[in-house]
Amino acid sequence: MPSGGDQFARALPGGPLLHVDVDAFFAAVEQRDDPGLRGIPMAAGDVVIACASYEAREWGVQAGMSVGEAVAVCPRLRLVPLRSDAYAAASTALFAVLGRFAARVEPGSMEEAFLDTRATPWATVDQLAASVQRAVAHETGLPVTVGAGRTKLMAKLASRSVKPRGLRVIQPAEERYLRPALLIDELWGVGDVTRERLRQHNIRTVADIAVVHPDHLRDIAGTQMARRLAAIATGADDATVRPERPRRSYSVQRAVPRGSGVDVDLLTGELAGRLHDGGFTCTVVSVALKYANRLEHRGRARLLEPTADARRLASTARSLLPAGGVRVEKAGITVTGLQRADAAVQLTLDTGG
DNA sequence: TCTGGGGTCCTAGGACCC
DNA sequence: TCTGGGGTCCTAGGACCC
Repeated sequence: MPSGGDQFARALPGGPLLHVDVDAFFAAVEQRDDPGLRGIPMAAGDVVIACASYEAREWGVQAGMSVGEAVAVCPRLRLVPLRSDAYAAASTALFAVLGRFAARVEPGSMEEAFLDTRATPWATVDQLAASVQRAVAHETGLPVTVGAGRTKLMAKLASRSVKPRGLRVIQPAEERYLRPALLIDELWGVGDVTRERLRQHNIRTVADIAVVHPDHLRDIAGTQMARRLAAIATGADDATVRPERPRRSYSVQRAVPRGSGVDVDLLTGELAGRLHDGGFTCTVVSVALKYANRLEHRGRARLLEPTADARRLASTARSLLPAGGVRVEKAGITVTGLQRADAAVQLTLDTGG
């Protein structure tokens, strides 16, 4: 039975959206699996910090920092190597729990999701959010923050504001005064480039967007972005939870050690493994090189037939590499045009009667 | 000061067709 | 033969996200 403070029951028959986000995901998995890592500043990463525990964040350790930099600001930092398989397993466990609380779950990444709770019996949104939080903690051992709101933006704003281990519901009444006051910087989906373009036209808040002519907004930010911004300004932004979309690509990217060349076999071997594990073949191979002088080289080739064969990928990738010269700092290979591996036989010509 | 790696979607322009 | 209009597909690169 809805309490007096919960307006969703009357305001929105469909119920609110939930945004569920694991706190410091990689670090949380490591701390869960090794009690010795709990309560101390630690981080998962190799050359750079991929994810820092909240204890380490208090010292100023952030994702993306080089390990040297991180140790400089936090000498007691414990560093552990990345364990991709463990994170993938934790992600699977997380989504198994979330699936029980929602008719539809839209993954944002391996550690976060939007939940459509329409068909979920609940008393109040707070109680539902708390149930999700408890279930994830009990069944996966991972700390999550849950935000709820009328749209994805509101749910995400809610969770972002109370991390870690937080729970916040933005009720429709609160949204009405909160929304126009939002700064452009706070908008999910608006990055540096768009923010700067808007700033040059003195647009700094959602309320500022609302008074700009649509044509002008389109000139500033482009068609799709303008549409999205206008929707945010009127409160008509995305409130639809879409189930998982099919994968479009796999990619690998590696720094190339000084004095060595691009290890094409290593990169394509990894891609072939992932294609195989995912049950995919691909039809397009792309190569991207970053040189020490900041220039880039890109190449792309379409395969005659879908493949997941490491040698075929390697020879294609090699044909896209330019002849030597400037030192390569980073090399990446991406495969796209994914098809289900078992669908390949369908390409056989139907010559029958 | 853009550290590193893995993704998605959008856009602009060219090729090609009617 | 030239001009105009419209549509689709593909590619390269940009913007954004975690």
